[in-house]
Amino acid sequence: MRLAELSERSGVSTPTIKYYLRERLLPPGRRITATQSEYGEEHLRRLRLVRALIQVGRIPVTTAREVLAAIEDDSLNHHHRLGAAVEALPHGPEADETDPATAAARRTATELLELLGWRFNLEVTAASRPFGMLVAAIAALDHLGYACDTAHLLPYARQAEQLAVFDLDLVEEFPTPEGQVEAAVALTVLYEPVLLSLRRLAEAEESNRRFGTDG
Amino acid sequence: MRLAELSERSGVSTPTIKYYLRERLLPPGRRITATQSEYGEEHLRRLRLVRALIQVGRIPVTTAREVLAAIEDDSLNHHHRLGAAVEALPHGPEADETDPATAAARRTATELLELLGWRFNLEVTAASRPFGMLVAAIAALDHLGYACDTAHLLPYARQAEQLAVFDLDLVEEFPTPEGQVEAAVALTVLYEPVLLSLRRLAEAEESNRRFGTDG
DNA sequence: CGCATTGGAGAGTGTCACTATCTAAACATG
DNA sequence: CATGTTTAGATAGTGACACTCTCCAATGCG
Repeated sequence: MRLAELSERSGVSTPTIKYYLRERLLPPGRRITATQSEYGEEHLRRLRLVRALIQVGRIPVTTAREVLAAIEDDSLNHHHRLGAAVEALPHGPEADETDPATAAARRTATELLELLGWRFNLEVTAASRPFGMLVAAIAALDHLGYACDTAHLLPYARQAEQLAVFDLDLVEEFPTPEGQVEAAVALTVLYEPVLLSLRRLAEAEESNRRFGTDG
Repeated sequence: MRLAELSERSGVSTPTIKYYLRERLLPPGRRITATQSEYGEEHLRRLRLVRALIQVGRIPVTTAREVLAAIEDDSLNHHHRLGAAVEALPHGPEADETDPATAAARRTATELLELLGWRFNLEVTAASRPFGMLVAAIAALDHLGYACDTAHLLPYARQAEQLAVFDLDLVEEFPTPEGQVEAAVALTVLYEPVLLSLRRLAEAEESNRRFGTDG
């Protein structure tokens, strides 16, 4: 298929596809002549993944390129490819290391991991970007005067453990390693809005249950 | 306190505070003279909330203004103020209504709400922005070929129910209605990065448990 | 033959969260 | 009272980002 058909079947405009090609989010097609290339189903699939990551997952273009590169990195195994891809995802602003609240938050987060027994590699985890994201969020809550200690966090973390089991069960349904890694990234990113919207809906439901009938 | 002190105690630069004043994210101070105003502790508190919403919660400035207005809207009660504030939060791109996948996603989401028994007001819920966010995310997963039916979603939704109970328990610890509404918004927004980072950490842990030792 | 499409590249657009610069008034210090 | 700093208020500029536009020459297609 050529550019116009790729555009039509994906719903992405041709200038945008050209932009993605330029940014190397999409591999170049097979060159037919000096002015034409042939694209296959794998281009369509990749394009849809790129779109979903950028539009639904809100991932910056340069970051998406790194995530996709990690998915395809043949020098890494299964588990490490997924780790590299997740590490490349956006994680919000870095924690302010000069702030004492950050140091306290880091202690709280470390204590939480110990309580959970997530210690497959505590040094690696504590240097990871999701851990930094957690530290920054705890510090922000602390700044606002909302207590956020391990007692508050533990139930959330237990829920997260359950979610991870669901996620990995889904991933293991895919037969090939490539399919599993791609699925892991796609499901990590695309289930985030699912989870957040369900939480907001559940909060509305619970709020109505508790406060709803009083006016 | 005056501008310089507000800046120092909040860690926000004076030009940025002026910008927030201009954008009405922060109420004006009490005018002392033609060129000076006095700010109180409530300004400091509000400023920290604004910062947390924008920097940690990644909420656009104009959206933050609407959220804050909803918190303070005296014409609404407790529950509806929270609803209005959550409704004002960003929810990602709208679902493409011309896409048949969107219609299918909407059916799936509606069926899910029925299964859950979240039917305090199904028409209202189905028109809400979190519901639209859920529909868009399901449609995106469908586009990528990842099955996302009620069987897959139900465990996530059950987890979300649990989370909402924790959240509302936390909210009810605050004594005043104003404090509760502000806490509900702050906790809704600021626990999102907590939840997402914990999920990513839990996935890394679970991935290691399943695939980690094979190389 | 003539019109549309393509690959490629550079420049332009719109949004967003600041950030810089200015002015006149007023405070702070010696 | 002189001098330097701070302030409110307003306008304009910045840098990042995700496109989007425009152009060109070569090619495909009817």
